[in-house]
Amino acid sequence: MLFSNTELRLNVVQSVQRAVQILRLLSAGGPRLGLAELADRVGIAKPTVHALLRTLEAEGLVAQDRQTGKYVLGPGVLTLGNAFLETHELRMRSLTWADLLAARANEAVWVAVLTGDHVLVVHHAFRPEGAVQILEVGASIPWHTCALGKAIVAFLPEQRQAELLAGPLPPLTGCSIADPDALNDQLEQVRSSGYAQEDQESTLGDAGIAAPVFDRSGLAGAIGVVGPVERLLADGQNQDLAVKVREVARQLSRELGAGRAPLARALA
Amino acid sequence: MLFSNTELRLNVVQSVQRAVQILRLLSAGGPRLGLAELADRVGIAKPTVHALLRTLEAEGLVAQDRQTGKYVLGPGVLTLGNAFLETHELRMRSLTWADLLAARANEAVWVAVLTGDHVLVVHHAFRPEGAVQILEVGASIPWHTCALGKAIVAFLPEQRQAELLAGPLPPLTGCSIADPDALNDQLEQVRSSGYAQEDQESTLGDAGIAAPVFDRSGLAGAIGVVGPVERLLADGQNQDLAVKVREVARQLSRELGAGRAPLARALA
DNA sequence: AACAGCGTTCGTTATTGCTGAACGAAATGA
DNA sequence: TCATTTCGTTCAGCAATAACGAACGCTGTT
Repeated sequence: MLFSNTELRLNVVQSVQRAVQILRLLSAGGPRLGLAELADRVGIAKPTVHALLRTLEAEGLVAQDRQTGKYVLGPGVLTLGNAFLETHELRMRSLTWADLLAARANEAVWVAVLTGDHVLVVHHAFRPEGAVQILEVGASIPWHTCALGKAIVAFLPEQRQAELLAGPLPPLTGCSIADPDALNDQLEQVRSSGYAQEDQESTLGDAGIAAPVFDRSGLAGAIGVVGPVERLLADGQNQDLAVKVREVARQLSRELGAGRAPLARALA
Repeated sequence: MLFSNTELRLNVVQSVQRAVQILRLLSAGGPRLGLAELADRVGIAKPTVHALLRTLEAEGLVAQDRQTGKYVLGPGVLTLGNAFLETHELRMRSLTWADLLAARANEAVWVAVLTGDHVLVVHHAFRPEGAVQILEVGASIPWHTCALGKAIVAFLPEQRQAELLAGPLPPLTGCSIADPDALNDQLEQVRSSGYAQEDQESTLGDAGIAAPVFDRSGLAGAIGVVGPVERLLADGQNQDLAVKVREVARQLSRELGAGRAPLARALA
């Protein structure tokens, strides 16, 4: 076969692309995947997949169950993920600010970046007087169902925004907003107020308030509080939290080397 | 050039191997790395590295600073790392047992697996009445400086043990044990007592007590408590904790499908 | 203003990775 | 119990693919 897919071909390395594709399939996981099923799903020959898996296994990114022969992600990917966190500038600089905000607001604080059409949580500061809380670092949430996502997308280039608004907007709860126009209105409001809000759009009972963070090259991510609706969106409390979030986001941005008034510049 | 390196060649995919090598370099991180330096360090031509980086970037595993052109790990690796945790059977099954042990012992609990000569923490249950604690999931510790590592290595095949004892044993603190013979004695003691102990060998002030965990195919990892020396290694408390740790490890092993007396079988 | 360093692009070469066919082992069905 | 299918794995040949040297435009420095 010459050109199975007629997309224009970028100068990328095919085998690496395929290797990553395999890692993605394994990360979807479900039940453990066998070689034959993997080969079938990626649509390439069995021996090819085998060679790729052997390579990934030798590097520790994939592990094989010696009993069943099935393949799973290996410990190496966790090491890489951790290294990502430790080299992530936004995350490292946000640590102290997140703690500060968590103390001031007495709520859990999340820091996130945009990857594709999802928001990735890169830091989670626990609520000071909270009970058992599970760590959400690494969690991935559709941008349109959380305050962090809206805070970021609102300051993206217009073209990017249009793409994201045109993309699929699957609802997660009954409160999720799936209408592009309604979302666009919210983004407009985020730009004028400087913060975004979420009301149980990703998890019933939980709300969020977030503001964008900038660095020297522009938009970097977002920071915000997450917690029960009753606490976050009560009248008065609402505005008070928004001010605190926006304030910390601005200071964090300055530490990251953002110019003055990056917010206005991003809109230019 | 024909054979730059005379090692025997396995049937692995070269470009994938190189791509992972690049990811590893980026994870070492330090200051952000440029293309030229990367090419120099891996010893391959600049355009080759460039193509690999472009591919990894398109997949989100690498990101490029648009200002400086330097390369960093991308968010994709965090997503993979998280997927690893969520598909890791030992981890998933250990969640409830770890909580139970944390409650019984009133100490933080770690679950770990062996990767190369390091121990990788795959789960961390906080100490119930603890104050601010940082999450150690993803942390990597030399096997010979922690109870978890000794608990695992003690039940490895003899050949593997010999290799690890022969390898470099860098001391992390003044209490670290760098002598192979002394370590071998400790391993022998672990095998007879069923648990391993650490006294400030990785961090001054911290101690650990751990026991091995088995699944249907043999050794799977280890579980144990970590905390201040004064609390863990006080006379009496010491023995009491060891019993609790061993007990939970045994029950977790059974849930993972280990046969009866896997401990004895591992020694056969 | 000249330089040195960077990240990037291009086109050629043969090295490298891909594939179909075949193998033994294990799981499945009769 | 044996026949049958399905699995993971190995092999060797072909050609597509990835690697490279040379050259480009750019930025920051000397």
